Amino acid sequence: MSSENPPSSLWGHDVLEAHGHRLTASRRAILAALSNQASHLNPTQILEVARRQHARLNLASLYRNLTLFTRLGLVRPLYMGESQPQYIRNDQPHHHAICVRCNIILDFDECAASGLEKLVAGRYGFQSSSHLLEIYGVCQSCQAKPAV
Amino acid sequence: MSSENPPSSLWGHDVLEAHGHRLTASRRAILAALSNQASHLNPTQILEVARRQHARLNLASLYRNLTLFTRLGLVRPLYMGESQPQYIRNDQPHHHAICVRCNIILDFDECAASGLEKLVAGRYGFQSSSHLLEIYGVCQSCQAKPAV
DNA sequence: CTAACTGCAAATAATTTGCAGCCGT
DNA sequence: ACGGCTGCAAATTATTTGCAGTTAG
Repeated sequence: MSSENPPSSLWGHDVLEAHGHRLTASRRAILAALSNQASHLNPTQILEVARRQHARLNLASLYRNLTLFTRLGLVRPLYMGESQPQYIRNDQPHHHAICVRCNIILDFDECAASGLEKLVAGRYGFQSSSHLLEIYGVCQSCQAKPAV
Repeated sequence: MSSENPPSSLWGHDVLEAHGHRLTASRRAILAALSNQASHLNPTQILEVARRQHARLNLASLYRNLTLFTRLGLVRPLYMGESQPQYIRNDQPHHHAICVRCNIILDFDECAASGLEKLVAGRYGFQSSSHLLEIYGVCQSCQAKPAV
């Protein structure tokens, strides 16, 4: 038939709808800015990116929505030693190796924590939804530089 | 012999000395406040605790020293969704399960990441010094409460 | 002695809040 | 329509900086 609805596959829209939240231009723009799996952006950077799509976006609304999205489990703040947290998608576990000198972040996919999720479930009755693993150290190129 | 020096075993003092930093009353008090393995304190709370030992301690000095201690690898900031980061000792890997509803933190010792540390070393030449594993979910008592 | 540190006060940065109007549903 | 959301401006909270006096080594 001709009335087929194209699946609105934009990330997060379904979750907002399912919880009765409105799909506003601000929210679309923020979600779009965060939708890239690889992006690690702080609020100021998110504002900048999202404004390319919705120029009137305001920092106050951004903060309100980051809080909402975090509560809904769409995103998660990461503290990487900078002044502001960086927000990332909360789709799947994240595994980083972070260089303590230059702050470069290496992502990798291997996961070692699913066993531990079962362990805390069994021992503490803790119902885990995702996890974050950060390995701290010095990256290859910083090892070559003289120490600070 | 009578001239034996008692080992000044206070946590962090040796590291400061080794790097040529002075052992001031402020630094002693801050280190003491953070020395407990289990403590998760934000700057405001650290100030409060450290002032019990050194009443004149100032927030500005606290921030300056938290930055120093982080650079020296003594402590590490943790972002747990509260407004300020919490500082913890950076002695050994940390493994938490964090309840996204009540923010309670369960610590546990089992470590699953040492294999991954070897992996990033081999693949990226990354020299890791420690790691952080956070499991997010809902703790047992919050599961019993009605959802927000 | 003498730089490294400190406390204080003032500046800047980050986040939150109050409110009147706008816009998704 | 009407109530959730918004942008703006102002308030609050967090962090940094300048500077003159203090103190560890």
